[in-house]
Amino acid sequence: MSIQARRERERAERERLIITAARELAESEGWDAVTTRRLADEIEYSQPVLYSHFKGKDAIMAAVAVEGFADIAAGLRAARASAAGPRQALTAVGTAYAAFAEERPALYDAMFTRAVDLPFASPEAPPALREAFGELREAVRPLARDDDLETLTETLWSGLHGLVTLTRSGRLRREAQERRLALLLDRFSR
Amino acid sequence: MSIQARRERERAERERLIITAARELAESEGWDAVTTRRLADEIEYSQPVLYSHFKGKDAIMAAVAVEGFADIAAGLRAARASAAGPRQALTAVGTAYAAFAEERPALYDAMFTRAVDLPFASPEAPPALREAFGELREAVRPLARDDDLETLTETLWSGLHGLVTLTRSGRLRREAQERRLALLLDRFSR
DNA sequence: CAGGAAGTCTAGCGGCGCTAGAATCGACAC
DNA sequence: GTGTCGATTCTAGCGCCGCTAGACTTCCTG
Repeated sequence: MSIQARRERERAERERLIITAARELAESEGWDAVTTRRLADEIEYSQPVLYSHFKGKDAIMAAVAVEGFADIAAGLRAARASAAGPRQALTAVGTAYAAFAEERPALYDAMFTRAVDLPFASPEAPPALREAFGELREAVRPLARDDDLETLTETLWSGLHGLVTLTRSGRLRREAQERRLALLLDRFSR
Repeated sequence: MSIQARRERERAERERLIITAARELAESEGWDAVTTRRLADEIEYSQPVLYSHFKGKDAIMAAVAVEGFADIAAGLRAARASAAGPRQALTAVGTAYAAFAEERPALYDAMFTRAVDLPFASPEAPPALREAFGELREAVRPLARDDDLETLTETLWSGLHGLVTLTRSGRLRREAQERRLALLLDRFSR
């Protein structure tokens, strides 16, 4: 049984190696540079090995995205925890969200604009994703008044997502991003 | 001089043919189906002809996007014109925006999530795009109060864009889209 | 130490965006 | 009418992509 255990352990390590290599390559050169050949080279195995771990390139991106959900959840939790009051919490969480998107654009893309074969608005969604959304929801809760909390949170999320994607693709004036963020959060704080 | 005129006319017609074929193919089968080979087949010319009109596939998508700007601008203008008061105008314009994205997803993608080699937030942006944004701005103007109009409009746009993209990629509960839209517009109407 | 399953690799398929150079077309001079 | 020559269009192919069949190697097991 021990031999099989070692094999499974090594296999799991290699799977992490693949995910890490994909994430690093995407973050340093963009997702277009993440090809199966390049990735195989990076992990020092041949291409077909990738397919023994993942169904295809999309599944690798999805795995990277799941890692990202944990990262952003941690960031949002820290931001909310360090805030003094409800309005400060919303500001902190919104700012942290925008900062995450700004600092880790490739990861953000995998999570929110590319990989689509992941369940989202459902109980089967990755726990880390549910937790990240939960942080947003808890930040919104004290300011929700009589609006439906879930819907209001989704709407705020949309606003944040729109801000970061349109800005990063050069469709909005970058220099006004802070003011837009402040404006958006203000509209959800009353 | 007349022969050359005819040639230029025919050339312009063929260029329109390419753009139309690309748009129709994208709308019916998605942008992944729009390959240069398929497009060449569709217009009954060989592949290199495409490159005598456009620098590459991205430029074709950009041309399709520019057509889309005119479409959405017309839609937003009609919506705003038919509204009774300022708040109704904002609702009408926001609803028209979401409807456009819903009904013409491929076109919307080309305009707002894919082709990036177009100038946006600048005087060199395509006139139709500036007009579309202008419609949003005029709908926002009466409700702007002391906020900077341009920035507020960009923020509303972000909200709309986030709503439609997250919903269409399955990241938000589709059945709550109307309520989210109402909520967003409400937050910009006070 | 032989047999065989598990694991990995080599090689290749069909398709992509794009382009060099051959072939064809068509307006003009004679 | 016909030959010339520039403009136009096509054929063919490059290097890359995601993905996979089947050969080969490795290593546990009896």
